[in-house]
This record gives sequence, C-alpha cells and structure tokens, in this order.
Amino acid sequence: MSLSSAGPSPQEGSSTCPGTPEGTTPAAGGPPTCAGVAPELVRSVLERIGDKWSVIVICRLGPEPRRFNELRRLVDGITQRMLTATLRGLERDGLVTRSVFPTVPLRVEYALTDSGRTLLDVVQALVGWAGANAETVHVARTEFDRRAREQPQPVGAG
Amino acid sequence: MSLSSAGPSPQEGSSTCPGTPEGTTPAAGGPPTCAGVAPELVRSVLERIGDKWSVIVICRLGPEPRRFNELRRLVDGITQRMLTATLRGLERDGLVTRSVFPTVPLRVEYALTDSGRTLLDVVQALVGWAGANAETVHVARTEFDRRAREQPQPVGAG
DNA sequence: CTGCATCCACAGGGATACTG
DNA sequence: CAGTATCCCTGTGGATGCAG
Repeated sequence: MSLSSAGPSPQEGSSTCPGTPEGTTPAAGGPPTCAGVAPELVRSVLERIGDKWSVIVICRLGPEPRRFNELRRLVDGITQRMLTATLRGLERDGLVTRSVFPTVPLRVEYALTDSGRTLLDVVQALVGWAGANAETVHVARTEFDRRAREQPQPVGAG
Repeated sequence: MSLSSAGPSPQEGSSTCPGTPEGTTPAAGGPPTCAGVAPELVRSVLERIGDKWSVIVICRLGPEPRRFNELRRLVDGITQRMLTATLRGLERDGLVTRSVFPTVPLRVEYALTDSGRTLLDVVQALVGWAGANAETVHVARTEFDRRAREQPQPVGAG
C-alpha cells in the first residue's frame, strides 16, 4: 500500500494558535511556525486535504451519511481504489466513521465525525475562496502565461 | 519544468457560492459540486495550496516582503528549486508579486498581493484548525493504527 | 456490494552542477 | 544573491483481477 504519511510522526506540539505572528522571525534559532503552529503539523493537514480527493469526499459527507458506491457516484471521477484509500485515511484521522451493516449484499456507511464537521467548515471556506477568486486567478494565470512568452527573449526583440 | 497544472484549464464557472447543497444529489445528470463550486475548481486550489510548500511560503510572506534566500531560511527544509517553483506558481496565480532590484549583488523581493492576502486568511484558518485538532487527530490516528494490528486476524483470536 | 492486491505510468520533488 | 537545467527516486493514483 502506498498511502500518505504511513509512518509514525509524533510531532504534536502545543496545539496552541494565538494567531498574532507579527514579524517575530522565529526561524532564527526557534521552531519555524506559520501562525503559531509548526509547519510539520501544517504539512500533515495539507497532505490530508490536498490529496486530490479528501476535500471532495468530506464535502459529500457533509449533509448526511453515504454508502460506498453512493459516494463513488457523487465524487464522479474517483476510482474504487482511491475512494477506499481516501476514506481509510479520513477514518484513521478520526474525521469520518465507518459503519458496517452485515446485510446480505453488505452495506457500509460513512459519515463525518465531530472533528470532520469542523474541518468541513474550514474546507468550505477554502472552497468559497476558490469560487470567489476563480476568475481572478484564471486571468492572472493567463496574463502571466502570455507574458512568459514575450519576456524570455529580451535580446533581439527589437 | 515539472510544475503542476501547466496546461490551460478554463473551467471558471459562475464563481457563486450559495453554500446550501442540502441533499440534492446533483451528481445524477448535473455537474458535481462541493458547496456550489465545481470540483475541478476546488482541485485547482487544492493543487496550489496542497503542494507541500505553497502554504508555508504564503504564511511567511504574510507580514512583510521577503527576499529569496530570506524565505529560503524561513521555510527551513525547502530546496532552492522548490522555492523558485513555488514562488513562480504563486506569482502565476497572482498571489504574490516579484520585485527585482538591479543592485550589485542583485536583490529580489516577494510579497503577497491582495488576492494572496485573502488566501492567507483562509489558509490561516486551516492552520488554526490543524493546531486545534492536532492532538485529537494524533490520538485517533494512533488508536486506529493500533487497532489495525488486532482486527486483521479475528480468526484464531479466541 | 465492498474492499484488497498487484501492476504500471506519470508527475512532484530532492540533489547537484552551471549561469548571470 | 538569484535562477535554471539535468538526473533520478519516490509517491500518487489509474486499471484490473480476485475475495469476502
């Protein structure tokens, strides 16, 4: 299996988030932080929500519990392998619960936990940002991309 | 160069974010959305903030403009190649500006743009969540990991 | 229906050497 | 100091086949 962060990385820190990192340059001798949290921890979250499917799955689990193939249809382009892996990772982090119903065709339902719901809130903020800045980013990207084809050769441009 | 999303993907959508996707199962014939936004777009953002370095760099650029090697020291484990690539990607998306000072040793400063600052805000919420749930996630992860070594062989366990 | 194991292709990302 | 190009390893994730 080749999931992300499979090894033990016990770097919990103080779990405090003051939120006032005003130019304190803590990197010079102290532990490099983002907003009072170690980047290792940030990395951990990013790896979880940035693995291409976790966020979408979390959003789909928002309203109500979902069955495996139900999620599979909802997520659209996801493969069985990835859905399983994503769900397992989310379950491992205590973000979703896995309920097995020993019926004949076998039924498994997934639902967000309390922690998962709090993450959903943050994730939706991210999605909201994406929606609000989609056009801006697209324009900037196009501009940059276009300009990158004119700047490269300042010599002989005239 | 092997940056992410180098190809043109003009799927901007309506850039609207109602936030009320109540069980409407839009996947059956309609465009799969997360909170009113297409997953393609979400993917785009996630690829940007989930690429292992972007978030940390954005946070470091939060307070004030930074020079190249200054950032390099602040981010800690980043390589020159990755810092350049990350900065370029951020610049491409209009999230950061690149100012060149043609001095003798040559000086380049990077700073967040307006869009970058709004993303910083969202990102910090994410970092905040990471800090607040670090311990909880770590515990859940340990529990799950430990339980995974006992469940696999229910047969012959008694 | 749900899930795991294997094979395989591609892209992200690290180390290093070179240029301006 | 700042940046680019090359080499190469690894993880991520897709396709498929098998099992409970």
